[in-house]
Amino acid sequence: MEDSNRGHGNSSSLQRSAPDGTVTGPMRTRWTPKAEQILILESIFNSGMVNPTKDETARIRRLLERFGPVGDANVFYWFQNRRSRSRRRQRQLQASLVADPRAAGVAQQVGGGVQSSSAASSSSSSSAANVMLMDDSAQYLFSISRQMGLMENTQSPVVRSSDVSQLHSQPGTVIVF
Amino acid sequence: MEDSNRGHGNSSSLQRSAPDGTVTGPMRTRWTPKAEQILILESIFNSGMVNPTKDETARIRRLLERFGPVGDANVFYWFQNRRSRSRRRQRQLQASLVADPRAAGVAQQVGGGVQSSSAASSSSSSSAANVMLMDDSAQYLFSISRQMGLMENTQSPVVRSSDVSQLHSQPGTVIVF
DNA sequence: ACCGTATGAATGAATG
DNA sequence: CATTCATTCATACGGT
Repeated sequence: MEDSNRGHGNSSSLQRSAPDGTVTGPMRTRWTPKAEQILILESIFNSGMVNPTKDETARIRRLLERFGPVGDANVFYWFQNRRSRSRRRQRQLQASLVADPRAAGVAQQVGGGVQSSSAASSSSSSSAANVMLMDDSAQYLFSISRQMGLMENTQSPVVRSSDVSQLHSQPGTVIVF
Repeated sequence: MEDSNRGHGNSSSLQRSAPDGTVTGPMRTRWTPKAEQILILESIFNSGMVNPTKDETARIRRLLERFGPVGDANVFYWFQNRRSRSRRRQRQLQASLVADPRAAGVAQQVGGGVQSSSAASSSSSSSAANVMLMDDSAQYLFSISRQMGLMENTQSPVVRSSDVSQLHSQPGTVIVF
């Protein structure tokens, strides 16, 4: 049971009266991730898992479901878009740096992660990170939110689950239970 | 020089104090295109190039830069929004016509171009028009502004660059130097 | 001063 | 993965 999969429409009380008054019907809602959900997604992404496999996606979805209806598709799309846009932003940033070398050192937020080159997890699979998807309480949000300084970037060496042997480099590396 | 890329905020003095007082961060100002920039964009759009490729976008940006700071992103967004809204307005118009057949004949301005169906330039590329992006003086603004009777629509047969062989149909066809 | 509209920006959802 | 479309959020601006 459970509709689990598939893109979820935030079905809650949604009604829509078109600006002119004509009833446009229930209309389709698109998933609007809750703040907590975004935090989680963002944290996972920054932790290095930029391209979750199918079942990882499912796990993530289950996690997110605690905070509101969500489908695998939503999670899938989210990562896809995140990757895409992250890459694009990075390109832009690079371009602007080349065009205008001054203004460097301000390694601020602009793009998220997605370490460009490094063979890391690039192509297909993903879980390059030592993430250990939990499936429990909601307290971790604290550690999560801490770990990404107010959304986007900033790596805090939290780590757990002992040492991951080959530390893979950049990404935040995080995680929990 | 100039940082060229990236969405430009019209800088000037901007500060932000959230309504409740908590500082929500500096927040970025949004690009407010100068009249001349709009003229150019509009003219290009009406000329049929409704969906510039990446490098076309860059060229356009460089053009616009003459009149004020602008980034590729701004140009990109501009065309996207323009296309989208043009299409939407057209749809609405159609709908209202269906709903209320009387009131026709007023084939006035409402949307810009983007001829819906026709295979024209639809799908991928774009430069369906015989536009020949220049990269020079600012006088052309005259011909441009003439060519679109007071913004939006109205095609004036200005053309240049001899004949483009296969005239492609609708759009204003314009252009300059 | 407020409010409504136009529109720049962001992002979820596809499609190739 | 790249592009594109649709929808929505945020705000600059004009009218009253």
